[in-house]
Amino acid sequence: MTTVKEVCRLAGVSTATVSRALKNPELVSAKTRERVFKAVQESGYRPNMLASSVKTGKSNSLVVLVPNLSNPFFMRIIQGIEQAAHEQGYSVLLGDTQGEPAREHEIAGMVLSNRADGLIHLDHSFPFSANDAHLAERVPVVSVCERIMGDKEFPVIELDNYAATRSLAKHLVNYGHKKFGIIAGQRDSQIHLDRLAGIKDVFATEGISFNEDMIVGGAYSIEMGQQGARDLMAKENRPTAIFCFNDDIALGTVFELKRMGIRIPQDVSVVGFDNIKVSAFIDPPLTTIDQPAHDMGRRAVEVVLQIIKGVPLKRNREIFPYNILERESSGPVNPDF
Amino acid sequence: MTTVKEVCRLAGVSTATVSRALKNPELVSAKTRERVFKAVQESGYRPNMLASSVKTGKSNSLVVLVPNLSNPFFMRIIQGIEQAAHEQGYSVLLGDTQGEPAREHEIAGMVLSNRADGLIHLDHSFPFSANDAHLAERVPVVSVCERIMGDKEFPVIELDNYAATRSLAKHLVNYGHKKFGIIAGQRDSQIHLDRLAGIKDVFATEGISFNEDMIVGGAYSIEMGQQGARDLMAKENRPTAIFCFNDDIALGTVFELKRMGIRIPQDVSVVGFDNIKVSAFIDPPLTTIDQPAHDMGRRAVEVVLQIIKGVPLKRNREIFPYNILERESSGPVNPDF
DNA sequence: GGTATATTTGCAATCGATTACATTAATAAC
DNA sequence: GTTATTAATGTAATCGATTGCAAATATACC
Repeated sequence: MTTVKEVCRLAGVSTATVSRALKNPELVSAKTRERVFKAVQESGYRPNMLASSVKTGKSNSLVVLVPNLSNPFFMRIIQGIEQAAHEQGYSVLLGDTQGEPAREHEIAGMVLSNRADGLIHLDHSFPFSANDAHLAERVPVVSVCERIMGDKEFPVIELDNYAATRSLAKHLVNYGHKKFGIIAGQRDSQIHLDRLAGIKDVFATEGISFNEDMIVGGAYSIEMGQQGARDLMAKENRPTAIFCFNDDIALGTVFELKRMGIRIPQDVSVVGFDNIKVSAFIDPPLTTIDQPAHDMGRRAVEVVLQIIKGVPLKRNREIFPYNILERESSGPVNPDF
Repeated sequence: MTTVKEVCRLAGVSTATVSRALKNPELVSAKTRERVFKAVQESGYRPNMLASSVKTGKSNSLVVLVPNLSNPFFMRIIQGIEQAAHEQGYSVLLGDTQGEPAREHEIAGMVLSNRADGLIHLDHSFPFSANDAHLAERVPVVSVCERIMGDKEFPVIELDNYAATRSLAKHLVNYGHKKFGIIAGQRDSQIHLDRLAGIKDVFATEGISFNEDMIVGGAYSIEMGQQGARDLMAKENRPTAIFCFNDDIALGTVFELKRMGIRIPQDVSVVGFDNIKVSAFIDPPLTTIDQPAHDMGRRAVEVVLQIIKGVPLKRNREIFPYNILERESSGPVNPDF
């Protein structure tokens, strides 16, 4: 590995000059600058980022904590994160927790061990171990699309989940639906509560009774969508419209309903949440809420970098606008169903 | 930030002892070891990974270079990579190139600048800039599911693409199909050629003439699938069976054909490649080739770690077995179509 | 008990950068 | 031409660890 010394030798200057020529070229005369560049070129020198990080105390990396990489929605966020991070000269460390707290603590620990300068959290769990909890204060953290549970309020980039489900609910109510089912993802998160609140709110003003019994599910997966569809259709008072709390669930629901011979939307309307890519290409295309995932990922980078740099945040919560996409999986109620 | 000095102070020992107590506990007496642990506990000390990396020359990170994060197939590989890496104490840096060579060079450069110890490449392009090409020799690289073009032969973990398309072709020929279309992804890659070879081979033995004209497409995307379907159906001699070179393309093809009123598989059979999750849940479920993406990702980590550690590889190419999934998007030829 | 050997510990060099401070060279001012 | 400023460079300390070597301590052996 060629080090700065080799460049020094070739250019006939000190390490200080080499370092300056590369990081603060304006501090070095044009003549020697050129000499250094040539020496760098010849020797194929690459500064050791780690060494420089030790000295400067900045790793120029961010770590992204994902509950489950196989959810395509997260990929859109991560893509935005990766892009923005790169533009700012940061690299992205990836950590898939698979829902395991131990794994989560390790990943969050990357910031504590100087491997990363900040953490972007795509889940709602408190990412530090009990031991490290007091250290969390010093760690730049921002969560995206989820709100971190716990005493400390971390900055968050989120969707207006409440308003989004309100508009979905209104959309379905306008079509005449009165009997609803909900297939939820993880039920202990804030976004679950927010989404539920939006639905309940519309029901209240429309005089539709809400019943805990109409909620099934408990994980954001296609299989849960299938299971949920079966569970809802087995009820004596089966719904004519189903809220799926993400598009993966909706995919499973649509698939399973069709398999049961139930037509969408003629018999049952199905709506999703997130707008993953395939949602537009299934049969029927899914009515869903479009989250600006890419932009939210980008914004998360800006915010966490702001925290890292010590710039005070204007606000701790940033609410991004949703967009309801009325596609063909929802339609007028079928009174004969 | 608490450093080792603070622990020294609390435990009343030297930095050497602290370092040893943490990395090589057996070199330290039980008594002082406990004292050090207690001091670590009290102070909330976390060793600075970067500092240790500078000294040891190992960053304990791998960088993954992905052409496009939004392709769900890559996520399965990455998930395998992430898991295996974590088990080995490595962390994963993510780089999305978006097909830009400049970006690719930067990402590959992470290994040259000691940010990562090795590179896992999910694309077929040569990842180094012309300038760095000679440095590539020193960089542990392995490619997964693609073979890197260029003079140097990098180790590769790949599917038996040739045999896989052979079996797809046989599957369709057995159903009586004689008129085929192919919607390709990137055409300049080795896997494209391998897959094509498999198809051509079956055609040759079955007496089916092959025609470059039956190949359309040029990118692995849903939209390309739609476009390809339209292109193929506009031909005077339109096919009754379509090979899509990945599942994203197949999704678009299925969607578009159905929109054109063409029934699958009654009128046209469609087969994909990769077996992404949703392939099983679209209508009709997709006949496709299952790649053990997760395992291939895992294996890639093992191989690149072997290179890093200087253990000679038994073989430079590892071919993983495919699995043909005959689902409902393929069926007997319709002579009246 | 005395010597040989093994176990623990500490000192100080080192990894490859960055940077405060000092020094030298160049330019400006009069 | 001399002095005051500014620009360019170098020396050496530093970041926070790891580790070779030596010193100190403990254990084994006769």
